Amino acid sequence: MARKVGRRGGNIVTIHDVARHVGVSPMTVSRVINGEKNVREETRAKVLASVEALKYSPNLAARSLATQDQARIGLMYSNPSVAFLSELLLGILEETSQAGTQLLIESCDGPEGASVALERLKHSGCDGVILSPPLSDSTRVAKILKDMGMPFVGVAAARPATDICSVSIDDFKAAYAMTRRLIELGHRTIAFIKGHPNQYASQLRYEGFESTMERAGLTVEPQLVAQGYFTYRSGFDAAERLLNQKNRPTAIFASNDDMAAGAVATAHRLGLEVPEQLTVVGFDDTAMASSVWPELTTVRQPISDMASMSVRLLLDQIRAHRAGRPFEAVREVRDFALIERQSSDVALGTPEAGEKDA
Amino acid sequence: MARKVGRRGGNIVTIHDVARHVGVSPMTVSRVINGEKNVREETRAKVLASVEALKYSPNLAARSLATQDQARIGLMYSNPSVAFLSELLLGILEETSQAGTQLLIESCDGPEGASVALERLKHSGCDGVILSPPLSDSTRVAKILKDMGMPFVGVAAARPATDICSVSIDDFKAAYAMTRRLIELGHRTIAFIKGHPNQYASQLRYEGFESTMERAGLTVEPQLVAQGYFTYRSGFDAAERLLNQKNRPTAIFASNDDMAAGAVATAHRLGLEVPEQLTVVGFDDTAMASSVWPELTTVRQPISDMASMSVRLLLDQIRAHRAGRPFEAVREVRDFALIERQSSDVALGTPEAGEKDA
DNA sequence: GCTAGATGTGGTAGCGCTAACACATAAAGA
DNA sequence: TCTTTATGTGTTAGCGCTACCACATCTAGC
Repeated sequence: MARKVGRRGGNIVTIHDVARHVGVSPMTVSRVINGEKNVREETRAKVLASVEALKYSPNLAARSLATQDQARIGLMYSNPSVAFLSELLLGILEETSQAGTQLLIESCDGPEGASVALERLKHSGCDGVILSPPLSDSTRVAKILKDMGMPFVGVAAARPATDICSVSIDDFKAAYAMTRRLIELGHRTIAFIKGHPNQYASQLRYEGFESTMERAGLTVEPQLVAQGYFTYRSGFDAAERLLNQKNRPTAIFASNDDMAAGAVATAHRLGLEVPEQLTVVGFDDTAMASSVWPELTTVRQPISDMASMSVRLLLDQIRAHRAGRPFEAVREVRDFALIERQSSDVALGTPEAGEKDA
Repeated sequence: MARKVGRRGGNIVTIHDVARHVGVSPMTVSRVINGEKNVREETRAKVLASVEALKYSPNLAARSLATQDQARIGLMYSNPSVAFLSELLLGILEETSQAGTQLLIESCDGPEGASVALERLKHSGCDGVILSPPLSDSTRVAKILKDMGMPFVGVAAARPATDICSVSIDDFKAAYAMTRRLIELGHRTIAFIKGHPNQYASQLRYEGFESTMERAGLTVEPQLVAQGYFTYRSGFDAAERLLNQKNRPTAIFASNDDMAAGAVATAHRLGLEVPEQLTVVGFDDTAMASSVWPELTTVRQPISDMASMSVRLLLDQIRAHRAGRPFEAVREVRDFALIERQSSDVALGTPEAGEKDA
């Protein structure tokens, strides 16, 4: 009774305080806060005004307890691309902190680590899982989760199965757009560094590149396509092969930023200026892209946006799951963006190429 | 009543279930779970066994509600070093998810952005703040927080004020250790790239370097010390200056990994092999260190460890603050580690240097 | 007029947990 | 012996919120 004072920094305004202030019942305040209809417009306005005046902010713990829809969601990641993970986390947190959802993190490194991690998550009372790439493309992991009856959403999956929830960008279209931009800049001899062959994204990005080239009437010479593994080192090595041949490309399109950065390093080593003598572009827009010099032109995935979206999707799914309602898989596709920085320029010998994009 | 079934995926084991199963009161179970003493060892064991058997896991919302010590803590970051932020987040989350604490994130970019961000945090009912660098070294921000009466902890502050809570490593000692290692490897002409002059860490790292050199009887030539700004580009440029002079160094110690990576790039451009012809080492052990090639030898800060520690410290402080108890500032200093990767080697012309460290 | 519904509002109970007390029993001190 | 103190356990109440039902009103429709 007397201990009501001094909690939350003296900020212990409850729904009852608001109710008393307005002269309605707590229940009505609750309704307004939760945006239910069946409240007179006039009452709603008064309550809202009071909420503002008293700086009331709902107690999430109490709400979770009462609604019983508290959820714990797990994030499973395996590829420790820190930059990606970081942005993912930011997006997830933004959403979970609003929803009062608890977040559990599990990394699973080994090939069979997924089932262990999943077991651990389940044991911690986890209600749903977010899969970051490349897990989001794993049919094996998807199957385990399904068998467990655990709701899940895949983020940034390259080729999400139709029957699972996912949020992603269109890798094909993105590669298409980037390639087209390179052609616009006057490049004709464009080399490509593929990503890790185990990941669908690699394939899609390559297909996007190939298809654009063909559509533009340009041939994709086999010796201008190198296999990479998404690592800096592999980009470094691939670029060496690409640049040490007779018909040297004027541009290199790497399937991710790390490889692009590696390619830039190789170019410098060989005495080529970027972008003056060679254009190098990447994919993902991770921290790497803007920390090296010259900063990389790349394709930006709206990672944090995708992350919040996937949390929302997952929570919906969990609610449906609890209520015994069926939930139809949603495949959200977000927009990517071309980010032009300093590593790209018009092709050598092109007097004046269009600077505007279409 | 009937709706007790089917929640939390059928996993709605409460403290009462455990109590019934053991044959004690719920209160006793609660005591065991919270590790209170005054429980007979025998009872404790039985309860623990039941918890395990029933796979009970406490409902955090209920606990927060009952204890009234639910807390919202804010993380303020300004320098968007994504890799650092990411690891920080991981550490913070590990702790907050266990404590049922809610996390709010605020970035403050502008110079005066801090007060705006703080205002926003306060308005969201935030009970305490974690300051990541360089905010953790800002006396201005510290003052605002103090005036607000808001508990806070600084992470990775280089020179934490004695009257504020902080968790950090000893930048001086770390730079000392790294320099000593370079000397052990036979290097005598060692160049240093300083960090941003606005940050205390820069100064301490330099002092650590300088003092070790002097103690080893080596002189620190002014032309072998270059000013950097913690960016890749600044490391790139600084290295160019350092390497293009008569007494070329055999090793470069950069104050962070980004600058070290920039220095490696410059070396390659000048046709120098790393580490064969030049040793380059960094500081921080961010993702950059292990993604470039060769991978960087660097000093590792246990960021995620520091982060969890700071959350614990902050929560203690918040509790004290609420209870009206005074709280004496704690300055935690964690251990760093020297990580030797491929970018460092024995100095040129050193036939065989000791491989063991002391 | 009088039953059906809408529509707005209040009362009650309880989500799962733990302070705070009460009350045993055991050990230590006078 | 009778306190005093420690130790182990149970009882009660309530954290802040919302589900659920009850009860008013107010419309329609016959």
